[in-house]
Amino acid sequence: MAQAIRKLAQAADKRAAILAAALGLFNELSFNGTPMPLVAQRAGVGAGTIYRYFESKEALGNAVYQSCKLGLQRHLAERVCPDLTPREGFGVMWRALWEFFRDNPAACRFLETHNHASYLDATSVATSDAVFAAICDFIGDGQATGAIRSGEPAVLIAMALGAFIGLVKESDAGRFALDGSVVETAEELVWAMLRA
Amino acid sequence: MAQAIRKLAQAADKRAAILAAALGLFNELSFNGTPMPLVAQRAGVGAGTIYRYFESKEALGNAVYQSCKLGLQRHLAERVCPDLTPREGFGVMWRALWEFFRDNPAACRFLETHNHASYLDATSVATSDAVFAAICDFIGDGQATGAIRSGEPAVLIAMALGAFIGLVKESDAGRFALDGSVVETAEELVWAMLRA
Amino acid sequence: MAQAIRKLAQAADKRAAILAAALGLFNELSFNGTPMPLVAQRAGVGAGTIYRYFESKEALGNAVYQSCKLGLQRHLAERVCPDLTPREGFGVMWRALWEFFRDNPAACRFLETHNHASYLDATSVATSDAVFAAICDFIGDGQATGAIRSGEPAVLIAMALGAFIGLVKESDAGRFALDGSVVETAEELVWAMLRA
Amino acid sequence: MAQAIRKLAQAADKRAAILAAALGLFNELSFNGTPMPLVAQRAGVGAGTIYRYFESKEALGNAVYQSCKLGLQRHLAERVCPDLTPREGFGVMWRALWEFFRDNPAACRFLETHNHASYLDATSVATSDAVFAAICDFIGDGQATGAIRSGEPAVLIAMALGAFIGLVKESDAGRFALDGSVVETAEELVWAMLRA
DNA sequence: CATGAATGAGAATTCATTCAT
DNA sequence: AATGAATGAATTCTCATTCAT
Repeated sequence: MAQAIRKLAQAADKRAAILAAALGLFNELSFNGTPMPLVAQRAGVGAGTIYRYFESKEALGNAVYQSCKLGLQRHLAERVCPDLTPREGFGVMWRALWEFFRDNPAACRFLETHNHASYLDATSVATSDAVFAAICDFIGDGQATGAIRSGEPAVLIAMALGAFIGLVKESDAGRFALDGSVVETAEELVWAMLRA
Repeated sequence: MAQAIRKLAQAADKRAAILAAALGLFNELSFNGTPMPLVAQRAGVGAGTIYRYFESKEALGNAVYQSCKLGLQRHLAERVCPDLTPREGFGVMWRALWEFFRDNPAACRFLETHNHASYLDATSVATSDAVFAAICDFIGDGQATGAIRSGEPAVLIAMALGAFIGLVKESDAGRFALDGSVVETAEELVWAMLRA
Repeated sequence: MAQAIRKLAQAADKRAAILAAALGLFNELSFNGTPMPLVAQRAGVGAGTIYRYFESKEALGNAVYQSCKLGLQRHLAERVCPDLTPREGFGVMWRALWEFFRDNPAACRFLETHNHASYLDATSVATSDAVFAAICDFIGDGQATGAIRSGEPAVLIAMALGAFIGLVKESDAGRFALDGSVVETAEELVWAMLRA
Repeated sequence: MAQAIRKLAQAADKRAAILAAALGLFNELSFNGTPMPLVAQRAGVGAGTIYRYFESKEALGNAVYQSCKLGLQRHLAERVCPDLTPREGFGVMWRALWEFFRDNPAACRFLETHNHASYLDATSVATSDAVFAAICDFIGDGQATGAIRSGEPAVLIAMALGAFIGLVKESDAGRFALDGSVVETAEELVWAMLRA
C-alpha cells in the first residue's frame, strides 16, 4: 500500500516535472518551436517517458494550458470573498492577479502572452471560458450595486485584464520594472476605468 | 526602362504577396507552426522564390513583423496632430488604433496576440521600441499640460494599449462583438484611466 | 514439492499464454508489426515477464514457429500408420492436414501464409526441414510400390501441400468456404495429381 | 515541352527506383521490418523524396503490391488466347506463370509468399480479386466444354495456383531447383488434377 | 518470480533550404 | 529571375528491452 502510494507520488512528480519543463520551454521557444526531447531533457526523464503521461505533444500543450488556467482559477477563487464592497472586491482581485503573476510568472506569461489557437482543444477552451465567466460574474455583482459602470461585463473585464497583461508584456520588454508600487498605482487607474 | 519598372513592380508584388501569405499563416498556425512551402503556395509563388526576397524563415518573420509595426506607426503618425487638446489627441489616437485594427486585422492580431520573442532580431525590437516611444512622447506632452495623470508614461501606455488588445483578444474568443459603439465606450473608459 | 509442481504448472501456463497471444498477433499484424507490450497484454502478463520465458522477440518468434511446426508434426505422426495402401495413406495424411487446420487455424495460417525468412533461426529451419522430410519419406514409400508417380518427392510434396495452402489462403480471402466437402473433393484432385 | 517530358521521365525513374528498392527489401525483411531510410538508400534517393511519390509507407506498400499484381495480370493477359483447347490454354497459362516468376522473381515472391493482410487497402484487394476472377473465367470456359472437372472454379484455381506457389516456396527453401524441366513435369501433374 | 514504469535507439514523417533547369 | 523537385537533418512518436520494486 505504502508502495503504491510512493509509486503514485513518483508518477505525479514526473508528470509535474514534465509540465514544468514544458511550460518553461513553451515560454522561451513557443509551443511549436519546442522539441519534445528538449522537454524530456529539462524534465530529467527519457523522451519516451513523456508519452506515458501525455498522448501527444498537443495533449501536453493542452495539459500545460489547463494546469495554468486552473492554477489561476484556484488562486482567484481562494481570495475572492463575497462580503466586500465592490471597490474592496476589485482590489482583492487585482492583487490576486498580481500575486499569481509574482508566484507563477511562467504560467501567467504562457497563458496571456502566447497565442494558443492552433492547438487548444475543447476542454481547454471550456476551462478558459469558465475562468472568464467567473470574473464576469464578479463585475455583474458590482454593477448591480451601482458601484461599477454599466455596460457589457465581458467588455469591462477584457479591458481590465488587458491592462494587467499590458503591464506584464511591456515590463518583459524592458520598458519598466513591474514591482508592487507600479501594481498599486495601476490598481487605482483600472478602478478609475471601472467605477460608475 | 519601362520593362525594368514593370519588373520591379512584379518583384514588389511578389514580395508583398509573400508577406501577406506569411502574415495570414502565422496568425493561423503561429510562426513556428507554418511551413515555408505553404507560405509559397498561398502566395502563389515557388518555394525557392521566397528565398530571393528573404534570407531565411527567420528573416521573413522579422520582415512581416516590421512591416506590420511600420504600418501601425504610419497609421498613427498620419493621424496624430500637435494642435489638439490632450483629450482630443487621445481620442484621435484611440480611433487610429481602432481603424488600424479594422483595416488590418491580421497585422494587428499578429503584432499583439502572438509572442515573437524567439525569433525577433534587433531591428524588429528597435522598430517596436520606436513605436512605443512615439506613443510615450504623446503621453508625456499631455502630462506636461496637466491633463494626463502623472506617472511613468510607459506604464500608462502599457495599460491603455493592453486594454485595447484585451478587447481584440476577447472579441476573437467570441465573448462579444468588437464594433464601433463598443470602441467608443471603451475610449471613454480608457480616458477615465488616463486623465489627471 | 507440490508447490514446486504448481509453480511449474503456472510457469507453463504463462509460457503457453504468451505463445498463444503471440501467435494470434503475429497472424493479425505480422511478426515485425507486433509490439511486445501488446503480446504481454493479450497474454495477461507483464511486459517484463515475457523475457523470463524468451530471450528476445526473435526467440519468441522462433518459439512460436517451432511450437506450431511441432504441433503439425505430432498431429501428422499420430495419424500416419504404416499398414495402409498408398491411397489410404494419402487420405489419412490429407485429412490430418485438414484436421490440423480445423483445430489449429492460427498455427496453420501462421506457418503457411507468412514469410518467416527474416527471423527464423537454424533450429526452426531444421524443424521445418524435418517435417518436410518426414512427408517426403511417405511419398518415397508410395513411389516404391509404384502407386505414386515417379519424380522428386520434394516436388510432389511441394505441390500437394501448396494446393492445400492455396485452399486456406483463398478461402481466407473470401473466395469460398473451406468446409469438409470441399476438402473431400480436393483430396481426390490431389490424389489425381500424385498417383502413378 | 521536351523539358517537361524529361522531367516526367526522371520522376518516373525515381518512382520506379523506389518501387524496385521497396520490393526487394520487403522480400528480404518483410514490409514491417523494412525501414524507409533503407528503401531510400537502395533507391538512391533522399529519405524525404519517397514521400513526394508516396503518401506514407502504407501507400508505398500498396503501390508495390498493385504494381506486382498488375504486372502479373498483364503478363497473363498478353499470353492468353481464346482459340485454344482447354489443355493448350492451361499450358499457356501455366507457362505464363512460370515465365512471370522467372522474369520477376521478386514480384512473384512478394505477392505470394508474404501476408499482406495488415496493410492492403481496398484498391489492392480489388486488384487481387480482379486477377483471380480473370483466371476463374478461364476455368469456367474449360468446364463448359467438358474438358475440365466440374466444381467451383475458385477451388480449382486455388489449388492449381497453390501448387505453383508451393514449388516456388520449397525451391526457395532449398529443397530442389525450380528449372524448366520441373515446371514442365508440374504442368502435367496439375493438368491431371484439373482435367475432367 | 512477476511486474510495468522507464528508457533511448530507431521508426515514420516533415520541412527549411538548395539548385538544376 | 523563377521554379519546384530533391534533400537530409530534425521532429514526433514507438517499442524492444531493462530493472527497481
